[in-house]
Amino acid sequence: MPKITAERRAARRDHIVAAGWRCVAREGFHKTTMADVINEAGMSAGAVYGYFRSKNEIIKAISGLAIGQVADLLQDMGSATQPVSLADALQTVLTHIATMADHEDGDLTRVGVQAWAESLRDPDIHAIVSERMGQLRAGFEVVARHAQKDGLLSSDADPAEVAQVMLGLVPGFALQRLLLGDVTPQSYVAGFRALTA
Amino acid sequence: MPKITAERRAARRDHIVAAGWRCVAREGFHKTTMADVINEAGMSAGAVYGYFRSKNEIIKAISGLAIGQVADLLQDMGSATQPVSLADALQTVLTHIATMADHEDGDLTRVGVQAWAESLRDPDIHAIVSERMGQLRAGFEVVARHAQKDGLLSSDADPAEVAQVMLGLVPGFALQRLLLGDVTPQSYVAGFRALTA
Amino acid sequence: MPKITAERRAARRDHIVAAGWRCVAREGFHKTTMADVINEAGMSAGAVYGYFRSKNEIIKAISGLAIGQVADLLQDMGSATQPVSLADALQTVLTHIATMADHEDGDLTRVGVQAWAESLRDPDIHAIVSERMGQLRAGFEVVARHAQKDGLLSSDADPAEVAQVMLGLVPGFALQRLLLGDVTPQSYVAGFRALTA
Amino acid sequence: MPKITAERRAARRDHIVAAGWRCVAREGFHKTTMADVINEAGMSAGAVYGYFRSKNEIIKAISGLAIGQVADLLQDMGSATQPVSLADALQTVLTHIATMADHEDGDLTRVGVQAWAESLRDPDIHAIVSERMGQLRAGFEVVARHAQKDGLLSSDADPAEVAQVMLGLVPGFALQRLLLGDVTPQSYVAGFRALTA
DNA sequence: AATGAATGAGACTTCATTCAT
DNA sequence: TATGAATGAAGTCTCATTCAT
Repeated sequence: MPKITAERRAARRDHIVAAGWRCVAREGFHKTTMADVINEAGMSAGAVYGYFRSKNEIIKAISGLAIGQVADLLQDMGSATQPVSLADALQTVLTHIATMADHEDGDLTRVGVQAWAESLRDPDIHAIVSERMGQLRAGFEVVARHAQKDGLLSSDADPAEVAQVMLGLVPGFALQRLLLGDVTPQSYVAGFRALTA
Repeated sequence: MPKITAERRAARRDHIVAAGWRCVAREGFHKTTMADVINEAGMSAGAVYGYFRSKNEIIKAISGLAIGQVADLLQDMGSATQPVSLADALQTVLTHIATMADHEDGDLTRVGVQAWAESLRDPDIHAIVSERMGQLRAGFEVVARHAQKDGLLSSDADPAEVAQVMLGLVPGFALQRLLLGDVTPQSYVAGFRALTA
Repeated sequence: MPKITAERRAARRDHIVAAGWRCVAREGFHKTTMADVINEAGMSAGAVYGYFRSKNEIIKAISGLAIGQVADLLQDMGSATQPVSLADALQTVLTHIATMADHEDGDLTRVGVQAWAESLRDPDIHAIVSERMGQLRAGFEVVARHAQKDGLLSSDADPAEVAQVMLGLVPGFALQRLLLGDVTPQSYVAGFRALTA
Repeated sequence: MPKITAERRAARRDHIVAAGWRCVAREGFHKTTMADVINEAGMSAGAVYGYFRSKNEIIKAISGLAIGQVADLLQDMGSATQPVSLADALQTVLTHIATMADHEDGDLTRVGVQAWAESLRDPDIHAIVSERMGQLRAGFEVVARHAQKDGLLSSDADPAEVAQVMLGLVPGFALQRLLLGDVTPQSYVAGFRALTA
């Protein structure tokens, strides 16, 4: 039998991950059974296991997807020609999170919370999640440095520490949105601007 | 054995919850089996089930404990006679979290993350967690109002929005501490002060 | 501590049996737990176990009670001075069964059915139930003999075989009452008279 | 393994039911464990649960089988061209019961008694058992009507009441056979004929 | 490659019985 | 004798994974 093309294989994997993520958004990693994923993907057990060695592999793929979405947002924000304030960067990130939350296949931020929890148990997921978080924080640090250069941030500030706080604002936004339900990018950024005015 | 006193009964429940929480800090809610908890508590299965109707009841108790610790920290901060800055309030909360993390029975913040994840699935835990988060946010709002009165915060600021941001900083601190490991109350508060200077 | 009097002991046992039988009428032998019985009796576990060595002992006592009620009904019917027809004997038995069914502590006929089922498993209960059934059948046989003497039954009839049939009518009455609900002593005896007319 | 055919699936279910019924004939519904059934069926736990959702589903299937055997016996007896007496109908039923009792896989009448007991607790089983009993009684009623037409039964008789009695004879036969052991279709029908002579 | 029935370890929970007080 | 908390074996059911077809 002819080997499947690499693209087709990748597409199949994505299909499975998407199915899994819909399940996880609903039920969490642990209440989601392989049968659920298999069902949601419309495939057979054997087929799914042809693309992923185990449930944990799927969890890892889903986790990477959920956390990775935000990571490269600020990648090239540092190289912008015009000044970018930290508030603007925050707004960009929160808006993107709001988009993820409204995804037609289910709220990706719910999956993100699952990934946090799972990362405390599974070293592989820990590696994925912490790498992504590190990337995002690095992005904020670059923005902070530029802002400092542009006079938008005190020259005394340690950009690394500022980046900790900026990154720190993100999970709190996602959580409040999910659990309290009354937070929007607008209200949150407004609060931030008021604080940093 | 005649009837057990209410205190003894409560102590026994606490004992079980503590045992469970040690397990959960290590393995998460779902990888923790009742056998683990029973073992850790040094009791028999039947005995444990005499105090909790199900594993889920224990999970709920653990969740309440983990999240509840921080909730009433800011309760009476509003009634302080001398001005309290938002940075001070934040420092108080973060310091407390650092204490929770160093608990001899295991890092309670790890359990908190589990509770977030679980609250997305279980309405009871959702109720517990969101109530506690709401309390903490209310505390920040009171502090913000006072700070505004004391001239420490712009009079244009909406205290509710500011409280969203203040509360929002907390999960991000706990997560970075757990996943990246390089964040301390000092560095975080320094970053916050630099931003709001 | 002074030993309890034999009467008091018997009364306590009866109390427990009555409690158990209420449970069994509701839930059957196996879904009835010792906790149920203990609760219903308003006693402590230890106390109940002071009167019965095991759950099975209680089941046996309840079974004997349920089946025994009917057994001695026909005892002295044979020695009656005036002729007794088989239909009359049947009516007597069925009426008594209807009384048992209306017992304020629960339908004893339900317990009887449980006892039949249990007697197929437990030799002790088998002994109790079959002895009682034998007694009742013996009663019918005596009545049959007398009826034969009185010309109410063909002289060709074998009283033992007739007694089999007469006894055979009884469980069918109880079952139809319980499961179909539309049988009364009156309708049943009417059918019997119509058949034997 | 590709998809199993519907027949094969049904055969597998029957296999499990037969295994279960052998266990139940020995031990009753409640002392029969799933492990017993699984063992007796020579399958794995998961396999059995692929065919039945729960132990109770198996109990229901077994109950239906045990009671159903007799139900349709009298179905077409009414449409017979030559007169059928009630005694003949009874004999047919009892003979069939004797056959069930001698089944190589265990005495089905024992299972029937279990089903009676269980029907008092479980509405589903109640529905199954009462429906089957109703069918059998309806069969007797048809026979009674024909017998009346043929002059074999008094024209005053109410066929419905007569059917109650005829059906009522059946459980009593099965029980006496099981518990006293000295009843045969011959002796029982002889007694019946003597009574109705 | 795909199928999906089968596997079986292991999870949660119950409950008859005991025994220290 | 009475109490009732504790015991722990045993029961039901799930589910990640495999493998014959």
